[in-house]
Amino acid sequence: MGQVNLKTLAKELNLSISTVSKALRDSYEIGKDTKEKVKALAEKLNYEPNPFASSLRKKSSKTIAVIIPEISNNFFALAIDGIQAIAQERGYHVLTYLTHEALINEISTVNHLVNGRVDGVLMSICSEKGTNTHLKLLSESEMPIVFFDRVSENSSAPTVTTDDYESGFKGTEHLIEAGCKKIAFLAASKHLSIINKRMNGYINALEKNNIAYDPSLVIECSNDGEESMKIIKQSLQSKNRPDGIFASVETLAIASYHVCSELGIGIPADIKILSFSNLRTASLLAPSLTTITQPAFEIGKEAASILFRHIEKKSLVDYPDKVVMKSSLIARDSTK
Amino acid sequence: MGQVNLKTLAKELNLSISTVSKALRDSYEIGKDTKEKVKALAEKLNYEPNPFASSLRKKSSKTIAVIIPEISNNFFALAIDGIQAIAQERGYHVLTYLTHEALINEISTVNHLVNGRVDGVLMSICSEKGTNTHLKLLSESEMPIVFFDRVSENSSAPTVTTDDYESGFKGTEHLIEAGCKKIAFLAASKHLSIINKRMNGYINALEKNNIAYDPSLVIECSNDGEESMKIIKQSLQSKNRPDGIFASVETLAIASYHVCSELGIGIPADIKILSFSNLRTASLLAPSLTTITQPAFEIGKEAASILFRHIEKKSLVDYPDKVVMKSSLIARDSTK
DNA sequence: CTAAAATACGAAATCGTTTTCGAAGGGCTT
DNA sequence: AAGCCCTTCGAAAACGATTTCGTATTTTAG
Repeated sequence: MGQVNLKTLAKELNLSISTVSKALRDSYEIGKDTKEKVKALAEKLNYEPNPFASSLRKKSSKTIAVIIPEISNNFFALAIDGIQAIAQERGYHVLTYLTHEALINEISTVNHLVNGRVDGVLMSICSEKGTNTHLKLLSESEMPIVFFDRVSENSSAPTVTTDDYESGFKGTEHLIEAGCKKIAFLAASKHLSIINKRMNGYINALEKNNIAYDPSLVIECSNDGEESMKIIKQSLQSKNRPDGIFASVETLAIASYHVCSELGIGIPADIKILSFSNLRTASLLAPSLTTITQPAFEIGKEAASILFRHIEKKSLVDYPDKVVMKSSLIARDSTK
Repeated sequence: MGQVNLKTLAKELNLSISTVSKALRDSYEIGKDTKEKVKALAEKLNYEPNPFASSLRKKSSKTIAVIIPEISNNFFALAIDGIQAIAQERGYHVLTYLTHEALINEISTVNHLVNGRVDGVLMSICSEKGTNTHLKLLSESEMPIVFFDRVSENSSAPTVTTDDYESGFKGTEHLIEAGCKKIAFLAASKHLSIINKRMNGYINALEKNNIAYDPSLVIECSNDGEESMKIIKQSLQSKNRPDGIFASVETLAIASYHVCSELGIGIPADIKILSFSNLRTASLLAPSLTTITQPAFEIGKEAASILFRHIEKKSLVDYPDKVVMKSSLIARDSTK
């Protein structure tokens, strides 16, 4: 509409468009007095450069994309918070896309981003298995990309993860120390490397403690909460009922709590539960939940920082491209 | 880089740029054969139109902004989920901005958006009191804007809220019925209309039930969790200790739980607690928390739908601009 | 005092797409 | 055969900011 642009300013000041543009960007070509006049008027008229014209010309959008499976999950919410903190600091805008764990959404989102809409991508891949051609395409298009938490296996892109293997190991030993003999591992998806790493930690911890690894205790659940509850219920009603549960993601711990409550199974008396989780209410649950908590906010910040280094083509020599952060095990009543 | 654009396609096909452009947009001016050839090549080369060139030319960005106080809060996370659902359906992109309850962030964000970067804005205002000039500026710039949940009082823009007064009333009566005589109202901020509406419901419910309204029981808390806990602690240690708590937002309920646990105050034996909340774990808390739950996902969807109607200038006659949705009170053990 | 250089500004191309307008050619009518 | 319309396409002007390059004026050097 009556948007104020360079032409407006130029006309008002009897200057050329180029002079105004340069004055605003503090070019050495422009005299001090002129600069001041231009800036004063720009301020007064609340001039904001048209972002599309700038982006088109400069071939950079000052915008990044965040692609995540879901947002109603405290881990991702905190990660976004961290990403935003860094982005805002640098004057970048953040586009958010949700895949809802569906590959088709991930693919279409990625394909829409290769046209330069964003300067870089932060991503946590979805759990659905399938082709990775869209990710390769993105990498080949020279688009800076950083994976966090749920990383793509066969990609050379930078990653920010947590010590999933170690956490899986430690968590399992914690359950063993609490007296568990038959520990079920609730897997969110067998296609995610982080889940597999956690599971490998689980398996190795069992072996180290001379407990036979029983594959039937590794239970692959669903994205759907109802569905997962059914699966967990089945396991808890079987004669091979576990006396410990290691939930690889938060939702499965919540589902387990519900199932136990429904079946009248006591936590931690009859079964002990431990979970990867960023729940703020973990300590308030009945019973309070032992968690392995990832530094979600810091993961977001770190991933964003790495991305910006790539975007701004800083010398990347000194910086590692594969950052591994530490999760912390917080023992509570559910494994007492 | 080696980005494929209209020129590339045109050269390859020995056609003009305009023909290619029109062919891709299925213009009647272009012959069937030509269209097919163009589309085939575009598909093959994975052509995606440059969004900035399009936006610049068409003066529309197919992008909306969501401005919220925080994201690590299940209400807002769910609302964004709903917003994304509608936006994705329509091929819109979503920029997210967090104000962290600080007016200065809200102002700078809004000011950066008047330049056409987005076609519309969805907003939940921050709790800090101050001038509203930035909101007026936005409205006057003819930018479509819809407020949800935390609405701006003196704005004629469309809003999507919940029945806050009624919920405040009902929640208070629920506590009274549970036997409470001295109900504290924990206010997140006295500058937000939704909080005031909830509080008015609280006050009127007290009056209707012949309980004197005691202003000292209306406790204004902080954005900072630690700070809020201190304030709540003070109240619970006073001789005027309440026997019921109505938390106007989720975080204050959590803080209350922590304080009660610390002070050894039994819920619901010594004090009953009820809270506005979208916590998924409300039923798993010790004790399970009675909540007034807002339809966050639907609020997001509704707000986005209204925004798109405004953006696309559909006839708005039939549609209400002030939508009020219903929250539901879910009684659990904390008020038993 | 002249030549060179520094200073301050403007004209115009450019980014890639959309859209208006004009034009060429074929088929139709009368 | 002349006039008209219809189909199909291309040239060119936008959109607004950036940037290269040229130019006019002033300053400095020699």
